[in-house]
Amino acid sequence: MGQDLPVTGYALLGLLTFGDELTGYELKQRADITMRFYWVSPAMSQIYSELARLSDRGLVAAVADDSGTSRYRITDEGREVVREWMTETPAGFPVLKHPVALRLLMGHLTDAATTRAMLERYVEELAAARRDLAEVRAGLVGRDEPGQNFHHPSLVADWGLAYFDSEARIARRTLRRMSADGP
Amino acid sequence: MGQDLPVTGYALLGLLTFGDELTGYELKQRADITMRFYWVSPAMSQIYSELARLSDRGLVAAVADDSGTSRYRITDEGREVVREWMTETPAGFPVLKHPVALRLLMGHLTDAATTRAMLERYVEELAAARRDLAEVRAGLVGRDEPGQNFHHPSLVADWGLAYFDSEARIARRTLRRMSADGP
DNA sequence: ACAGCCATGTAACTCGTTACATGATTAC
DNA sequence: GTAATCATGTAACGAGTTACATGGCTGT
Repeated sequence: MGQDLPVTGYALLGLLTFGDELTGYELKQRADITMRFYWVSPAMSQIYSELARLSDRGLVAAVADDSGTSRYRITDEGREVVREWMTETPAGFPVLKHPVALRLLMGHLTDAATTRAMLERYVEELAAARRDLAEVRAGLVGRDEPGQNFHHPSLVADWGLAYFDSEARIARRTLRRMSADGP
Repeated sequence: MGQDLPVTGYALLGLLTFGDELTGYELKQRADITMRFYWVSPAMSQIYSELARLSDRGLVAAVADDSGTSRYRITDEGREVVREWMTETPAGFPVLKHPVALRLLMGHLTDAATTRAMLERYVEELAAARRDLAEVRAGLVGRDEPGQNFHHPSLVADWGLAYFDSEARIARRTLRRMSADGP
């Protein structure tokens, strides 16, 4: 039953549990607007190869629509496999690849202006990411109440917004601590 | 000059700029106590193969100590390559792989108790990670002032502590929002 | 007609992991 | 003496990326 899949495989299955039958292309778009904030946005090629694996194992079924395009739908077994994964295996601790923190660690190798510029740029990028996510969140309004289809996605989106706010606060605080020192 | 390296390569070079000559083994230990919080802890085998590449390119030099063990020291060229990387290339936005958020997204596939247990466990793991990092941070006290060797590492450690605190706050808030609903 | 999006895939490659193997030194 | 730690590597493999290739359909 519960053969292991790469987490990205479960993630794709998860995206297919919100009611729609999606093409590989559409799946990529969904991943780009939501999953990328707290997981990754897989490359197109990976989506297709992962879909092939899921299909091999009977976890998704491809149905050709009128125009001949393959639309993927999660099967009962697929639903069961995701459920089992969620209940039987621990989630694991987040992995963060934070190039800003990594470079800050080596701040002694450059001048303070370079580090400050990096942090300021990060604050701007955070603001842009926050705007994108806020837009996604706004699109869920009206379908985000407990019991509704997008309740959990809205919890996740709010998590992401709070995370971005926190990062911006921390980056600004670090900037203040740096300018307390010399140039 | 500035051939590209995997970021982990630059990270290892960075760890070698704090004054010591380190063995591969020691490098792994340093990575485990600090880098793992905001980058990754590379496997031993990767550290050795990465050191081989850095050595090939003349960015580190191996010197055999009295017992015959290889200790690695960053070269002037290595120092220059890191500096160039930091000043000439953008840091890039952090990549987060957050299995807790990913599973929360699919909360509709399990019962609320499972999701709550996951969040509670995450809060505990955050507390443990925070304790570990606080210990590291405490070890820097006295060498963490501006201009001192571990000023930047201490800024990064404080960043990490604030991040863990923020995550714990967000997870607890999510738990409250969930228990506002039914069981 | 041409640009841009929709749609799907293959091939080559890199990063990074786990498993395996080996042996020296240190602590109890 | 024997367990743990120090130390270094090889081999097999998997996930995921970029580059490349193809072709239909849609709007202007």
